[in-house]
Amino acid sequence: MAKSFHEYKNPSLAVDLVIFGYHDNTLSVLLLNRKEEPFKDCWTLPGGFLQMEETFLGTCSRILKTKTGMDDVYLEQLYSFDGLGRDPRGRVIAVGYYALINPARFNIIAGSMANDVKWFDVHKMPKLGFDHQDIFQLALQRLKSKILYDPVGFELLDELFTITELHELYECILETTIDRRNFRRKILDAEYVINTGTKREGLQNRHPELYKFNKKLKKNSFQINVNVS
Amino acid sequence: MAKSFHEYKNPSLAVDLVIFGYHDNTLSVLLLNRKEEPFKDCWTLPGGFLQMEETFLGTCSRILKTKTGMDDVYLEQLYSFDGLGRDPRGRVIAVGYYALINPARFNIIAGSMANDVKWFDVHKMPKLGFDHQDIFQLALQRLKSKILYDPVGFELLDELFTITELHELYECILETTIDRRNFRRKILDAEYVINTGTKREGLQNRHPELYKFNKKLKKNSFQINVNVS
DNA sequence: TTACTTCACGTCAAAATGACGTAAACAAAT
DNA sequence: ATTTGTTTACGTCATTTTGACGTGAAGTAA
Repeated sequence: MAKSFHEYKNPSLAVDLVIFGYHDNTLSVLLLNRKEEPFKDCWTLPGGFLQMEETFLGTCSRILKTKTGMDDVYLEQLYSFDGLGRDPRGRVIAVGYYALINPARFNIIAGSMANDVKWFDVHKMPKLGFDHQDIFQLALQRLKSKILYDPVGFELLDELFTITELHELYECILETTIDRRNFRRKILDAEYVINTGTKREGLQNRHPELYKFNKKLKKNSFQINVNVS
Repeated sequence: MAKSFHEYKNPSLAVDLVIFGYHDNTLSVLLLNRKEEPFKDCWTLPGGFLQMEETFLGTCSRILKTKTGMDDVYLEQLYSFDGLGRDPRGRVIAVGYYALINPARFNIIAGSMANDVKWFDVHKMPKLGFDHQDIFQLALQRLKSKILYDPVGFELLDELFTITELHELYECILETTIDRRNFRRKILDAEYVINTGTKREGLQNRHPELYKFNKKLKKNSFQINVNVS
């Protein structure tokens, strides 16, 4: 190993997670109430320091498992944050990741950390510690642009879903109205989804057909348009 | 400061640059021939370690200035690389940035590092040290998708340029043919460029009009379409 | 003048989009 | 059994955008 290579002082390296969940027509983010300084009793994004022999995704999994009890979720690197004053303890670089999960798959509230971990509507966020407000904002913006051309929305829904449910998800995330009939046409023409032949039973009105995500979909084969007027 | 916060061993943090330049209808990347181990005599992306009080962009500027003599260039964060074996000296995280420059603004070749620094056609790249092949590939892919909806192409051209020059740039980067008349229509309809009223003189044939980038352009107001058949 | 090339602007059929209409399917109330 | 109210599924159609080309004007060199 080269001389004095590791004798330089290095910044610490943290991974911070923006965990999105969708439920009841609401897009939420999972926050953690810190028990230690700095930002004791403040809400923050779940995060942790990178271990020497760990990949980013390894750190993500460890954080998800230990702090929220979740595993096997969609993860994507967001951005790396280098603000000099972002952590009062010293120089800490944060690599931001965002996760998309279906809250129905997990049972966050019932854990031992009942009061420490909580879902927050993205429109009703508390003040966040560190620079986590910036990280959250960027993640939300990324999600909004991403669902327009990439089928990440499915990560937030059940495996089987109706077109209406998918439509509501898009309207919720994009915070706009999208014509229901044109949306259906786009989704179906692009072969974005596959009709399973089954229907969702037990609803008030006409039983809608259940679809699943078309995993053989070729990349960049579709584009949702939104009036940004 | 909290107890033992900086006593953990931290990975080193490097910044690696993919510097794109466009000249003579060729997209090139600036590479550095390493003088030290590891990867001595190998071509690599210019890079350097993040100093404790430095931002990523600060490191980028320092690398650009000391290793290539350039300053004031377009820079954008690409991705962070965490491969466990990416540096034989130990654990090094790399934050990748890419730069878009107009080589005409600088004089790389004539520096003291004449043999150390060289432009390579993106199609004629040598074998690269570290995981720099991956970083380069991702940067190229990012550039290709970015110019379709964001006017970054202008960073590679002179301040004044003709529609034909812009058209050739797009064809070069996207490695495809784009109908010249439809391209012109798209660019003009989107008010992507402003006609300066002047013409480029001294050419063989009809003197084309010179345009400049419309800096008041609203984001996401245009989309170049390419046949990916 | 002629020849040749590039530039600037048009044309037009086909495809995509945006804005709606409406009948069928279902549960609950009458 | 019929009606009512709602959601789902599938259309229609005018307008806009796209893709594929045509062509005259501007310029240089022969």
